[in-house]
Amino acid sequence: MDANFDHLDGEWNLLPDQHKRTIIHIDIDCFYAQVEMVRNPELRDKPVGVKQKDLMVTCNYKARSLGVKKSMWVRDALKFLPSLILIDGSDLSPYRQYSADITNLALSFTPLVERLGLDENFLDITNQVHDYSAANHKDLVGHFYGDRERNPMPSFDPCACGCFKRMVIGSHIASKLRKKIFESTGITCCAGVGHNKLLAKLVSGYHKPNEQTAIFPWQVYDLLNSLESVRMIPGIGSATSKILGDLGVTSVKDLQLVDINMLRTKFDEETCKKLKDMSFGIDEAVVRPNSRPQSLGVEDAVKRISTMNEVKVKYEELLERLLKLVAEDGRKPGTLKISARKRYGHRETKQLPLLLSVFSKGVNIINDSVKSALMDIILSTFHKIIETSKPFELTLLGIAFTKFTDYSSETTSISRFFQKRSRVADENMETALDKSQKNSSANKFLPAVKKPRHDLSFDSERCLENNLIPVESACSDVFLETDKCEENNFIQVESTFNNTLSPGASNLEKLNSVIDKEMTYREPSGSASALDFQGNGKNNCTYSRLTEDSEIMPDLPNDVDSDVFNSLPKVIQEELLLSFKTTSTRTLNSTSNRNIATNQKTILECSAKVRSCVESFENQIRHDQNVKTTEKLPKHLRNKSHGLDESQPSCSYSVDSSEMNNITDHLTSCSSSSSDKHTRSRGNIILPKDVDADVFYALPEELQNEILKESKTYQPIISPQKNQKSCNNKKGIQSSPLLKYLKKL
DNA sequence: CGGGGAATGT
DNA sequence: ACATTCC
Ligand SMILES: Nc1ccn([C@H]2C[C@H](O)[C@@H](COP(=O)(O)OP(=O)(O)OP(=O)(O)O)O2)c(=O)n1
Ligand SMILES: [Mn+2]
Repeated sequence: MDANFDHLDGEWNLLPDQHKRTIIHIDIDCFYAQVEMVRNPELRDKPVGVKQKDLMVTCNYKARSLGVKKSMWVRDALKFLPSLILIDGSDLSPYRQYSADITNLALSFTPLVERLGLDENFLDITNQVHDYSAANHKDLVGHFYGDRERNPMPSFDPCACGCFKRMVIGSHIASKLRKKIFESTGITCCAGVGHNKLLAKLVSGYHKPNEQTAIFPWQVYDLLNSLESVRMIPGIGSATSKILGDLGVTSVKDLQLVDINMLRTKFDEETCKKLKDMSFGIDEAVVRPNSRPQSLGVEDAVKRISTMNEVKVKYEELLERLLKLVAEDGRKPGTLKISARKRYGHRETKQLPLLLSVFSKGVNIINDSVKSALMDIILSTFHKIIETSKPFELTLLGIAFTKFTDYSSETTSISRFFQKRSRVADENMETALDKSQKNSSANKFLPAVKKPRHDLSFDSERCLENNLIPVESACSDVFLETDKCEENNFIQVESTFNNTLSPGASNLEKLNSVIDKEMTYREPSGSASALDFQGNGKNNCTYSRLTEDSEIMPDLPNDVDSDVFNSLPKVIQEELLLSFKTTSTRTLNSTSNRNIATNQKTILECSAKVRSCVESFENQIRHDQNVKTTEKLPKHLRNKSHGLDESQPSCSYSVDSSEMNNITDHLTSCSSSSSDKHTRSRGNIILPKDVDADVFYALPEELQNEILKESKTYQPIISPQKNQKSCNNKKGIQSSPLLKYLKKL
């Protein structure tokens, strides 16, 4: 293995990540402003800005064409353009809705979707492109980096590893995605296609708005060299760029050339490596599918609040908004965090555990007593962070729910406590409601502290994630039209997914289990019953009651004593049932056609662009060698050397010359767009947007509650980031948060 | 006249 | 609980 590695070492340095992946980055055009235009078409041809308090956070392209800039003060913007129409965007709810819709559309292409803020998504479509291994290179859709300078499209693949065609296919998929987003939501966006996240993101804004750009690997050197500030590299923020500036590093070129030992005086080893890599366009960070939000919060900056009555009114308003958000989300929050900012001071927060019984009826049925209980908690907590006996002056109030019950977690805290029932409630079980209402008898099972999950090695976990994703839900409307699906293999994969929108999810099984007990559920045809059920509201499923209403006796895990279980209050039983993990076996539908019919094609010509690529690689070699002198063995090299054992050589100087399949346009009229939300609230039940209201209200109440518990704003994929770090902070050197964005695994 | 919000690391 | 970073 070592010998094998040594043999490939040079080649590896030449092609650090082989540009084997295909990544799409999408970025919505002037997001908030465009949402407002979609909601009110009268604004379409007028200059529109969206403000939050006195700041205009963004404006549409009409306004920009007239000279208005993002992030202007409202006063300045209006002075500059009196006809500017300003809309208040302080409540992000509509933007969250469109954001979730768009992420869900991306998820219909691949489960590997990573959100960044509300208006950006990364998609790793490597698998999809791979299953589509033929392309006609003349068919690139949209722009490619360099076409501004009228660089010609190459007449053949200068790299010959196949990346050329992957980018072309990626441009088709990006186009398909953008079209789907537009037809479904009316929203336009830009897209970038590259072989890593950095490049995809860098080029996505190259042609704006409503355009897309791909970058070929041999243009990377030009692209990075064209960046005049290191701040243009995502992940290098103001703090990092200030430090770099002190070292005399301003441009990306500076960063390429700076002695890495200079960087080492300011950054830890990992960060140095990543910085250097980024400067050459190397970025091995994987697309991390998002879990559902780990926190939901609302806040409001105010001119001045100085009386308790004002505080109460403001928190009530915030709570009202937050409860709607949580209702749409469907999960029960485990903690409440309240925050306040004193004038001339910084933000202070206090976080406290929340008794689940606050939401005993679920998060979708909120009555006044629930609200007042929460208000009591909020205000009593507020008193602890603000000296209310003295005069006070506040400029911001906020509340947030966090630590949602995570049904997909291997063992939730409450279930763990139940299993170790020798070790029941103790002093740290005191909860918010206990303190607030002096009602300590009710619930002793709610954990005050949630222990971290067991340590999977991060590598293997990452590996697991990527094994879970193949094809399946991916690109259905793009690729299922091809005849590829007839040659699919079927692979059994043990899945820990717990995702209602994902076929085979255990929550779905649980739901189906309930249905099986009480209802007859008949799926009309085909496979994706989960998707149909809550997806488009177009399912023809039929439901019919059974004649008897026999009680449901759920299957309990083996380590749970059923007598003890039955002795528990019903509320607790329900909590426990939700917490028991069910592992399902999924059938993944994978086209494993990895045989690339290749015609050998030697590269004889070498354009100027290719030469610049070589120059770039030479610099990379230098910097890699520098790094290696003081490093044992970089993690990514170890991983790659392992990967090499079972995959093709990194660069095989061969090209697939078969013709590209046609990608036809069959856009199934798409799921509920964001427009029909206001019709889905009856009484005090707020229906999640992905649940068909008519079907929902035809169901028995218990089943309704099940659905409410399971529904989601957008599909959850993977558990949140874990703490895999680290004890080797030798010196007093910065381990910048940059690492979060540069992290490979 | 410095929004509103989420993730991550210490 | 706070500090940074991103949008
Ligand atoms: N500091 C920031 C940056 C952005 N946003 C919000 C407003 C934007 O509408 C949205 C997306 O940010 P972008 O940077 O992508 O800006 P736009 O989408 O508005 O414009 P563009 O067309 O340039 O992408 O996020 C924000 O609230 N605060
Ligand atoms: Mn945008």
